[in-house]
Amino acid sequence: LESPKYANIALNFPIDTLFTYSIPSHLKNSAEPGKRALISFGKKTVTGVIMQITDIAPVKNVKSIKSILDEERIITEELISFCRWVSDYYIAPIGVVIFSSIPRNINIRSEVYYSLHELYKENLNALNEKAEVIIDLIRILEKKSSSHQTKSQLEHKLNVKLDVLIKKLIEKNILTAESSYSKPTKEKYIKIIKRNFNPDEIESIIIENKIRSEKQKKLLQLLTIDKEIGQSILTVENKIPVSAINSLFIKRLIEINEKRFHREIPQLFYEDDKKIKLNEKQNEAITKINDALGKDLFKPFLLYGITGSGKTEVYICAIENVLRKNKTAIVLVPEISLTPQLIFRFKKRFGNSVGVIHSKLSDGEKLDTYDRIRNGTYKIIVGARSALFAPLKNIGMIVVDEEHDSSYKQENMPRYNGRDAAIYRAYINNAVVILGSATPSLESFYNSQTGKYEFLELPERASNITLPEIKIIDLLKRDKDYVKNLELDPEESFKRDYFDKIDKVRIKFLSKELIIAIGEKLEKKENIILLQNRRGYHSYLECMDCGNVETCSRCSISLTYHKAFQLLKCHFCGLTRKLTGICSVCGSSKVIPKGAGTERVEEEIEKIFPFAKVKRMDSDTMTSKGIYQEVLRDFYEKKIDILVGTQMISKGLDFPHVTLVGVVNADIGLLNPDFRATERTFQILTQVSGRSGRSNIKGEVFIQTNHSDYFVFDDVKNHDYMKFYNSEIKTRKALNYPPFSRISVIETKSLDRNLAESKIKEIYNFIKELDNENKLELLPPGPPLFSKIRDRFRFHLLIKSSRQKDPSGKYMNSILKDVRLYSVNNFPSKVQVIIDVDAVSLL
DNA sequence: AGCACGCCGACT
DNA sequence: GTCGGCGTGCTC
Repeated sequence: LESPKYANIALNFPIDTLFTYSIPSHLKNSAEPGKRALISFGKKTVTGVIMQITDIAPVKNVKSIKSILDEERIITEELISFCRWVSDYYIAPIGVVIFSSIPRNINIRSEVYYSLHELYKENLNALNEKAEVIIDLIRILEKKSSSHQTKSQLEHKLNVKLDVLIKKLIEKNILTAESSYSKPTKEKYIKIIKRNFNPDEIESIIIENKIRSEKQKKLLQLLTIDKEIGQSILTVENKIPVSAINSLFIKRLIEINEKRFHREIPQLFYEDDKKIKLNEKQNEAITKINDALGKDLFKPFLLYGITGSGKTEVYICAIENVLRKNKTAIVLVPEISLTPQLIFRFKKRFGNSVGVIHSKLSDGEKLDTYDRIRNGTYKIIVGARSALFAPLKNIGMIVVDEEHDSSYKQENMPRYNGRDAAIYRAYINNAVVILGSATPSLESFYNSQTGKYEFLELPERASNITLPEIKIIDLLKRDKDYVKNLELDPEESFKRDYFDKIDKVRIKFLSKELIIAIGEKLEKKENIILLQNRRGYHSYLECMDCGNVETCSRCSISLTYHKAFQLLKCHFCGLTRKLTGICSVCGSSKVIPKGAGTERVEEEIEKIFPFAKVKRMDSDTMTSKGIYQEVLRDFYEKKIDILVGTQMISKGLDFPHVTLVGVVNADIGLLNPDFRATERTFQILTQVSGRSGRSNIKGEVFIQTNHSDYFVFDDVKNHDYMKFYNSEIKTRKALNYPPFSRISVIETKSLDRNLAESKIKEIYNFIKELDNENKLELLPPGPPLFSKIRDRFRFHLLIKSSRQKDPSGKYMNSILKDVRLYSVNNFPSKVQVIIDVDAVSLL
């Protein structure tokens, strides 16, 4: 007699436990770990993922699985163990990790849909205002789409809770409720119309079958040319109705076949053919990587290659070898929509075996991409952070490009770091990892010095292009000294012209040196990138009478003025306010806008150089999938002269015609209370400088700052990573910061300020007591820089665990788990506790 | 995360 | 006396 089998199932809720369901006998053979199961959970029906099959049930009343949703395992054994590690290390519920690894909308869940009752008009008497608002909304929505609405859709639109009200309206026969399943994204099939007659005999066929319809004749005609045509091409492009197709099908003159259609985003960006010849250092790096690949053992590399040194070529050559060994590869990039050039080069080299994953894919595109990974079509996946969970089999290599980039850290649950987790996934696959960067993180560079990673270096730019010349401009000094001493060549009349304009607009944030340099490059028809790492027009509004800076009512940051919308906008919560010009505290009208954002820089540049084509690139203008690639292509083709943007223009772009990069304000972020502030400044300045001078014309860079005495500017100017590293690593060591320790942050968050504060103190004391060996270093809890976001008050606590006392980090991990358990069991739900392991953002 | 249950104040 | 607020606890 066989004992009944049970399945432990992970659900997409922030709960640590798995739930056990019995496996009905007809599903015995199909229920396996890694497959999705449809189950009823509480009142709802939801999709879960089977984690393991067991013989024992932990509770008496066990429900049974309704159905198994996958024929093949959707999550491999290897991915399950990877998810387990992520869940364990980053202290995130396993279900959340598992579900973040599969496309969201392929899952089924039951939903209640509401619609107006047939006789609702008769029951409308004596309604309160709130009810009328809902009924109006539903009426409008039903007219528009005729689809039924879920409660959460309605609540979202009206921004109120509706539980009770909806119940009442149902009792009164005004609304009807209907329960059904959400419809998951499905595979897409297209109909292929295939010729089923001899094309040479078309004339006689038309007569024999008595075909008089012009549309049918046209269709037959088209099929004499092509044997097969997609139905949508016929109906849309050739205006042949489906009825005509059906009539010919009945007459057996055509066949209709269904074919799986894979949705894919089109590649807009393209570039000229480059003759690529590897230099000696590149070959050396590739040889070392190939040696490691040959051993089929886990091996991490740090590829330190200056900007323009040809890191991508090294990745490509290494991956060619991976494919030769019949293995697969993942290539992580910081933000995928920002690297069309890298994708282009991979697609050109590897064709259809390259798949792309990122958050902006539609549900359909995502589903099709995952299917093609599972069926082995895609052997290389290029993508942002989440691509690390791609269900590739037999992974031979993981590349983390621009490994220093902070966007590898996910800032919501599960708060994993893609770069670090990549190391682990490679480890369990006996694969090679390449961390590549021109400005490696202190952590990674340190690891390459201690031998934890093998160090590879590309010290020169490909094809002997020299690094740009970098000038640091101190804005505080500039006005006084510069103009007086400048001698003007009467023939360089354009300079005079600019001076006039400069004096007229009295721009405070653009130095004359930079403006002149821009003018010179424009004359030569060369391209310019201007970095201003702040959106909007003015950064803040300050009252000259009382000193008040207009801030968001829900967050503790200043509001940014956006001229295009004529609004003050909060960059945290998106709240907007109309610009009144009157101080909200004292009523004074002496409100002075200060600080320039990208919008302002763009406008001033257009004023000074009205003939130049200027484009702004920031999250305000880059709203759609295609527009980013479009702008980059236009810039590449020199249809744009000057590109003004936030740090999204500093990453991985390769434009041969850019010979000038200007950093409008290098101090943004430099003074943040974060031990990585200097490191980030060095990285962003070096990265953006690297966009200049990528062809045989030498590039120039102007960096404007008010703090030219900071050592980081010297190191940027001299392209001296090593000097920067050596001075920064000393500070880290002295203060016991990473890489000498791990840092985790615990944050409490609540509408109730006192509650958040008292709970962070409680956690502090709780840890103090647990850590009786005094292995951890706790910084006193307090409010972070952004002490309020969306009306929620925040408090945080930094925990340092030194590598000496706790080499594996297990000690801190276990204490953090205790904190989580303690807070889940003892804290009211009004206060949220966030545990951020290896925190990147300390603000 | 939802959802139900249950305990308190403000209304007929 | 009830209606409706949200705080707490459970879901295999």
